[in-house]
Amino acid sequence: MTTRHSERTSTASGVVIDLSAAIVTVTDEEPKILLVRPADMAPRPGLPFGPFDPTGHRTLEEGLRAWVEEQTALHLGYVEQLYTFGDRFRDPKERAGGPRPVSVGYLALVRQTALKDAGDSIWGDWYRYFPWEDWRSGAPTIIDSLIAPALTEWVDSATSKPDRNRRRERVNLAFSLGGAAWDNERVLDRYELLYEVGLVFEASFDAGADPSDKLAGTQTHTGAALTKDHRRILATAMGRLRAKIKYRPVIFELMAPTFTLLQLQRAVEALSGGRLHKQNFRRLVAHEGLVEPTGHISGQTGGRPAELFRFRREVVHERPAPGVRVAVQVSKRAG
Amino acid sequence: MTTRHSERTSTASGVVIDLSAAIVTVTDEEPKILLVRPADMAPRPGLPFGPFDPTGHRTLEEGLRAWVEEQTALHLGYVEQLYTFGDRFRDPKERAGGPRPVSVGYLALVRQTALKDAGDSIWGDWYRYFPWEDWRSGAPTIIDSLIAPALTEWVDSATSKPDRNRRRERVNLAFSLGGAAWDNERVLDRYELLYEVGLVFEASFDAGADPSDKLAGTQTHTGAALTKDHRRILATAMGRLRAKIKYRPVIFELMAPTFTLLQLQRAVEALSGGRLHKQNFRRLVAHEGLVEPTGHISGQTGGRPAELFRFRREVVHERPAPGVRVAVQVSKRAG
DNA sequence: GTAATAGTGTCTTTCAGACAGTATGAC
DNA sequence: GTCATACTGTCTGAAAGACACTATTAC
Repeated sequence: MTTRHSERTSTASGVVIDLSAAIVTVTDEEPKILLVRPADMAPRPGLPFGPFDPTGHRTLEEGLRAWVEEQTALHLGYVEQLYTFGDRFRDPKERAGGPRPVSVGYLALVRQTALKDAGDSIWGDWYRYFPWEDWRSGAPTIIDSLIAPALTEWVDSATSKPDRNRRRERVNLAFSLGGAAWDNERVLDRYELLYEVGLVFEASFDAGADPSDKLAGTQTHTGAALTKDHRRILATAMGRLRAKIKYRPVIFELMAPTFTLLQLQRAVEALSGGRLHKQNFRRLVAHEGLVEPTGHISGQTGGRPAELFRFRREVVHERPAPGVRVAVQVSKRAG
Repeated sequence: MTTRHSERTSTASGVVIDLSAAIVTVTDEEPKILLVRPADMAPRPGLPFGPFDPTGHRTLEEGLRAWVEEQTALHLGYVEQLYTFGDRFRDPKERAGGPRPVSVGYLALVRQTALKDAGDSIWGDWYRYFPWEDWRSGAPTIIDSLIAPALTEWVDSATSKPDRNRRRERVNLAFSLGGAAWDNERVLDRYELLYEVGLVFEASFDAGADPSDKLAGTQTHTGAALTKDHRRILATAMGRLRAKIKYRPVIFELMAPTFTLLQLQRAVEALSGGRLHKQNFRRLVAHEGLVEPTGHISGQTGGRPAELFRFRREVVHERPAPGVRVAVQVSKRAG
């Protein structure tokens, strides 16, 4: 290895950059992710992505906004760069001699919108792809029935004792099987663990085991698969978003201009994957100054009408890290 | 604009990817950043960076580790991807017809090490490049003497009232001039604001005003400049690291295997840019279970000998977000 | 002794978590 | 009336911030 700076133009020849977007919204108390059926008729849907055009795009983010708005007629509000994915063979086409595909992943938030049906875009429920992440109705059954036994077996099947300990530590950290509290931000850790253990479809597909897609959805796999490494990108987005709502008021990017406190709580719960304590939630958003009353009353709620609130923009000047810092309950149901 | 997925190989032709590293250590209570003098004899130092080799490197991070270890003989412990930088003209060579340079930036932490002198690498004090970020001895004088007046003038010079309000809001958020508390994580916000206002050398250089570098270090510019956009990458690294030490035990990546509590405190202070309350710091690291006593006593301390501690690895299983969550004092000196 | 750092104890305030109870609508 | 949701008040314990004090070294 004698590579030096001066040689880099030659080594970079087989690389292409694209920009992929995890576009998230919340409708009817469910978090949704925008998915497209790729042009080449791949069997599984994927995140929208497009080329980075170095001549037309002044910045990476500008490039992302441009082709997303063009393809989906969606105007992106909040956009944040997530991570750059460049693992070998992240796109199976690379095996057939294609260039190394590097993708800069973005997280974007949009308000509930009627999606133009022109393209092949659909809003997918993100827990369809991560059923083990939704604890709103208690512990997901798939963990007890499928994931935990498989992980235990994986730990026990390690050949050496230090190896077994490392595996156990990883399992305990990711899935809290050792009695620790569930950490709703470790979405990527959990996905990567399931990938390594072979519990997600993409793992066997990437290994070349079953290119005909037959195994997708069988009981040996958990959650629905996306094309290429897009489920990994989505996992990154989920983890980042779950972390971010705790210290930045990004949740309001997903809300209508006015909303009831319960609507706000349900949106946070949908993203966080757990229940919040209602009274404390109300106190928190009021006390932190995140919202202010509009004086208007909501329509039908199923009970007593609720007051409508709006986001208080001034909060970003008053508090160093304004967000919804309420503890997420993942074991029992809360009112 | 009719770009579609299928055309991306053609649009990506003029792009090269490199990997840049903000390699941080703390020695003698000062945070340091590894800098190299580029091979093409550019007048300003920069972060080490190297090409991404799509044929040789299985992952981006593996590529980074490989050439860093090769070039600097440093073994990187903690490595974290930061951000991908792709703004047009981020490398001035692009103006002369060069390809669009996209750089994936990494943050790496290494223990205090005797750096092999083989290359042209040096450890630079990172506050030399960000003098307004060091509040350990009280408010930096450069803010009162230079930055605050210039920012005020910039706010007042806006042509429309809404524009003036937007500028004031940005200044208040970044530099807390409106009475808010200083947020030590907003390193990038502050650098980008200074860049836009023209208070850092790179701004005038990038605009083509003074390619002969003569203005570097004059009183109209704040802090020392780095080559290309490397100061922006460093700002991203500083902000991320300051945030991270609060909820992950990354500080121990920079410490010797055993250390006194004051050494640990000084390291945190060096990175955070402020003072910590000594007694509370001790209580925190003990109470959170971050450290455990070794039973051994340190040597020369200048006073009573101190007990040596070590990092308690088990803490990552016990607490959801173990880190040094002590409030950083930026106004007055603390014991 | 002084100077400097190490380490303990405790008071106060803030705030998160939990629970009890009242208010107002639909039916 | 019941049921469902909206909203208020209060208790408790954890933890952060601040302060006072003692301990052990070098000089």
